[in-house]
Order: sequence, then structure tokens, then C-alpha cells
Amino acid sequence: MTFKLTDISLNKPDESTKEAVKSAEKRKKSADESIEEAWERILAMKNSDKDTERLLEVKAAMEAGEIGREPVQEGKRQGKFSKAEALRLYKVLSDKRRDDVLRKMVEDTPDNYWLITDKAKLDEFLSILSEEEIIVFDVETTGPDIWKDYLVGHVITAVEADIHAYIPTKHNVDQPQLNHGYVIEKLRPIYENEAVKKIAHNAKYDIHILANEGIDVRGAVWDTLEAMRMLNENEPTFALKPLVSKYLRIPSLSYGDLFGKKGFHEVDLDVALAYAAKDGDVTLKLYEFQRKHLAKMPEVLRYYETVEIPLIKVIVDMERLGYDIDLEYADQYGKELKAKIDRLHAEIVEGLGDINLNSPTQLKPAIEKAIGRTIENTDAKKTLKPLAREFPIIKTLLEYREVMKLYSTYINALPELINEKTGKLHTVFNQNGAKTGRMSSGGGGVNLQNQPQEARRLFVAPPGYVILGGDWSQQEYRALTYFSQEPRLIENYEQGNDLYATVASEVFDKPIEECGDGSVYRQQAKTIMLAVAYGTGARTLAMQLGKSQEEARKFLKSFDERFPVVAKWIEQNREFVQRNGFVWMDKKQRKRRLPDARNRDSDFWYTSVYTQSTNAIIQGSSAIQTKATMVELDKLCKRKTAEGNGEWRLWCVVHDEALLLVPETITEQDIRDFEDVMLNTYKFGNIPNKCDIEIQRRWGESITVEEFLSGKPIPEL
DNA sequence: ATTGAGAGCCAC
DNA sequence: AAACGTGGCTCTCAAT
Repeated sequence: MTFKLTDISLNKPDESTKEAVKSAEKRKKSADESIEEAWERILAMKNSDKDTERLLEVKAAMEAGEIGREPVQEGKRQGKFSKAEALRLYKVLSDKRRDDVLRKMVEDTPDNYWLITDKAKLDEFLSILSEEEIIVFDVETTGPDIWKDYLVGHVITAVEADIHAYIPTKHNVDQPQLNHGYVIEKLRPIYENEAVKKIAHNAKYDIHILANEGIDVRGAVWDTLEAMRMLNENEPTFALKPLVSKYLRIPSLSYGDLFGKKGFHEVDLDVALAYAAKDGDVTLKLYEFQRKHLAKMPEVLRYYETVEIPLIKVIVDMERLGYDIDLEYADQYGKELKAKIDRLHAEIVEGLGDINLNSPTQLKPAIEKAIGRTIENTDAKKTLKPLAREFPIIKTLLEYREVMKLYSTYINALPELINEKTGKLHTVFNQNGAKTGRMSSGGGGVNLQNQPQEARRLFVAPPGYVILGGDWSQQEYRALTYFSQEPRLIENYEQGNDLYATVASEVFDKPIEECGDGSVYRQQAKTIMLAVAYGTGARTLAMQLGKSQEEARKFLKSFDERFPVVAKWIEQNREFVQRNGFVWMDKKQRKRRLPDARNRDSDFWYTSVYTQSTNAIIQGSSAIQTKATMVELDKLCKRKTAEGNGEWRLWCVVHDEALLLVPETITEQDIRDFEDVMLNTYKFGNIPNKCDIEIQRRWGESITVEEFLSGKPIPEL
């Protein structure tokens, strides 16, 4: 097609006249445009996917007579039907549907849903509860924030009696309710009674909220959220409603669908009853469903009940304790970093131009221009590092990145996250945040598990206390050794040798003396071990070691030859997951389901599920060791506190590292007791555990036990 | 203003 | 030919 300049001359008088005529016709037409024509016109417009979806929904609802057009304002005639009106109607439609659902919920409220708003009814319910061995509990609140939101009502299910009660106390509605404190005191004996077994969905939240009311929940024996993670860690969501819809086939709309952003305290009591009591009802049904299925995996059930369940309260306590932040240190360090950032920024901008250095999209072309060649991305490790030697500006940029990350994510950010109420920094631990069973940490605030050394320095013990920390030495490789039963590795650990030196000596065929601390062989063996555990290929390993792929391949091959039993175990895992679609963690206490392993194209000789199968066993089993030990550490803390020489608390756990907050007057015996729990709570069969213990006031600024016992003072803040 | 995806990078 | 496991947060940038 040819293109003539004249084709785009816009201001030809004849054309504009035509347009004017056309639009006049259009106006005339629109006055008597039929609704069908209007829809055709609107739907032909450039609409986003979401708008199209909404428009079609409105169209269908209008055609079904569910809604009509907006009312005409007095004295005006109805204008033409516009996209804007259609989208306004969408909101009208959603609100109407929501109201319909809520009305229906109220109408259909079962007789065994009890709304308790007077003392007599509460007493009647309490007398029913006194006969119950197990109950469901759930708190309704103003929102999800355990520090800002507060309790507005209690849901309790009397299981045997089959009654689901809602006891509102703080709804902002014009309906009578029982006094908040009165209900707390009436329910306290139940909540705090160990003998009254309790079921909840996401019990950690309810326990937190009740703790805010001064109630110490005891006897929690089942959490339907954590149980579901045992049954299927791949579930897309662990929210109650979707699980109930999916597994019990009870249609359940989410809180947001029903109430939007409204807090539960704004909900009328009849609606509140229908919604809240149903939570107790379906949680109970989900519990029964889960029990039936977990019974088929007795080791998983036992692990769940003896480790995961007690762990909930251990985590609650840890989250509530929080962290003291050295603000003075943070401020001073932050200023230093900021000055450095400014200096580096100025230097880089001189070479690259005045761009946003934090924007990869702006950075990439600027770098390409500056160095005169194209780059794939601005990834520090993969792309920029190899260029740093040749181009000083890249080196400076990498330095900028590093300092910027430290400043913006950690040093400058942490003080901002301090909780106003407690004056401390709090994290949220997700008990099974990783599909392997590891915990994760964060929850909109601080992630305790990825603090770099520099940032750990901001975390300090309160006056009079010290941080007693222990980390399992080579936790995952000990697990690997146990599972594979590789004789050379077992021997290494039985004799208390240095693993990396042993591996280096074998892989590089060097005398052990040349593979000790500080040797390049030992360092490389460390990387190779990691590659084995993570399933890293030769290409990546080559990059990490700064060697050719050829050499990296040789190293991996050499490892397989020298530690053939490990290689065989990895191969077994591959076969197992291919056959079964899952792997077992230690003692069948937990599964990692990798269903993709079963329906793979046979042409693929590698898929990530195979590396995952081995890694999941190692990582997941290590997590079991950590969690089982956490439960015992909590008991140790309670025992020590009871001795009366000051309070002991579990402070933080980072995968293979456990830190306690203990009185600064601790004794050698105290430390030995701590070590004993770390070493002996959970063992991988015949492999001995090893634990390195350190004492500190500032996280990471520690002295060893030996130093401590020989009288070396713990560094002051 | 809020949200979500992608890039990038911190930890074990 | 294909190959690094598990997370979470900050920043940018585009979309709503």
C-alpha cells in the first residue's frame, strides 16, 4: 500500500464539513437509539478485559430483568445509555447481589446457630459447653492486624451438642449485646482450660487476639489451616472458604465478597450470626474431613499433632516478644550509608547520564551506550560482575547497588517498622510458608530470615539479657549423609572431620592436609556440595567457580565417582518421584508432592521436579529437626524461667539457627542444657549432630562459649 | 492512590 | 540444547 502525504492532511474544509454532518446525524440517531444498539456501540469500544467482563454481566442482568437503567432525574429526559452508566450499574448490580446473598443467608440461618446477646442464653450455652470435650473457636475482629485490630465477637461450636454460637460484644450497631469484659471472664475458664480441646482455622491469629484480651489459650489440638498443609502443600490458597468450597462442596463466599472492606463490627447481628456461626460449622466439618484423611498417614498425623500443633503457640510467643532495635546505631549507620550512596550516585551519573539508577529499563541502554556493547540485562552476578574489571563505572555501579540494597531494605527500613504499641519490631512467621515445611517470615513487615550481617547488628538484647544462639553445623549435609548412607560421609561425621576438606580431598584427589581451612580446594568443595544438594548443573557451577563448563562437569563427575552412594540416592529419588509423584521426608512424617514428575514428556531427561525431589527431602527433613527442637527449646525456656533466675525466651529461628533471649547471668550449666536440647532432640539416624553456640548482646557480635567460660566479657552495645 | 508483575537481591 | 532448592522485600512501571 502506498502512502501519500495528502492522505493525512487533516484540515481540508470538505472533510471537516463531512465530519460535522456525520456527528449531527449521530446525535439525532442517539436520541432514539435502542438499548440493543447502545450495547453494540459500547461493546465495540476499546474496553479493557475487566470492563468487557463487567459490561457483559450488566447486559445479561438487564436482559434478565434483574436491574434496569438509572432513574431519570426530575424534569430531565433520559439521556443515551453510556458506557459510564453501564459501569455504574455494575456497582449497583454487585451491591444488589451482595445484599441478596446476605438476606438469603439470614433467612436460611439454621436453628442450631445461636446468637447470644443476653446472660441467660450465655449461661445456657456455657452449661452445654461444660459437657464438651472438644470445641471449635474463632474470633471475629475489626480486621487482620493483630496489633491494631480488636475482638468484636466470639464464635464457639459445641461439637457434641451441634450448636454454633456467635457472641457479639463490640458491634457498632443499635442492637443489644453482652458486655465485652463480662463475656471475656465467662469464656476465660473455657479458653484457658487445657482439658477442653480446641479446633480453629489459623489458630495463631485467634490466639494472638485473645492474648490481647489477656487470655492464654490452652488445649488447641487442631488447626485446619496447618492440617491442610500436611494434606496438600500445593493448595493454591489455605483460606477457609475456598477449602470448604473445594473439599466439602459447601459454597462459601469470602469475607471480602460479602462485606467488602467493612469491618465485622459494622455488620448487623443477624448477618453476623449467619456468617460467623457458619465459620464454626464448616471448620468442624473440615476438621472431620482432615482427620479421616490424615489417619491414612499415621506418621504424618503423629508429626502434625506432636510438632506442628505445639509449635503454634511457640511461634505466637516469639512473634509477641518482638525485637529491640538499636535506633542510635541505625541512625548513624544509615547516615553513613546515605552519604556513600550520594557519592556513588554522583560518580555514576557522570558517566551514564542523569538516569534513575534503580531502574533496569533506564540503566540497560545507558550502560550499553557507555561501554559500547549490548548486554542481556543488568543482573549484578550474571552480567555486570564480569564487566566490572574492564569498566570502572560498572564496578562503582555494583558498589552502589550493594549499599543501596542494604540501606533501603534494611538499615533505613527497619526503624520505620517498629510497632507503636510495643516499641519493638515484630515479624510474622508463616509456620509452613515453604512447601518443603520450612517456615517463612515477613508478613508485610520484616523478614527475620534474610537479614544480612550488617543489618543483624541493629537487633539487640534488652538490658540485662543476652542472646544465646546455636546453629546446627551442616544440618542439611548431615541429613544428606543419613539419607544416602554414603559410608565416606558417615565416617567423616563419626570422626568429627571437616566435611568440605574431606570432599575436597576426594574430588580433587589431594592429600587432606592441602584441603584445610582457607584452601581453595575446600572453598570449591563447598560450592560443589551445594551444587549436589540443589541439583545445580555444570554451567551454573562453572560460573560460580569461575571455571570452564568442562571442568565443572569433571568435578561433578568426580564427586559422583568418589561418593557413588550419594549419586545412587539422588537417582533413586528421581525414580521414586517419577513413579509416585511425591517424596517422603524423614520417617514419612511429611510428603512433598510433585505431581508434574509423573506426566512428563519422556524426551525431557531433566526437569526441575527431579532436583526438587532430592532437595525437598533434605530441606524438609531439616525443617522437621528445627521445628521439633523449637518445641523442646520452648519447654527448656519455661523450665529455666521457673527456676527463678530470670526469664528465658525463644527469640528467633532462622532455618538452622535458634536464638534465645536469656538473663546475662547464665551459667555454664545453662549453656550445656541449651546445647543438649539442640543436639539431642532430633537426630538423623546414626549421624551425630553438631551445634555451634555463641553469646552476644548484639546479633552477630558474639563470643564463643569457650571464650565466655574463660571469662571473656560479652561485648557491650 | 492502589495493585500486580517483573527485575533484582537478601537469607539459609 | 535444556540444569540452582526454599522464601520475602524494594523498586520501577504500567494498569486500574
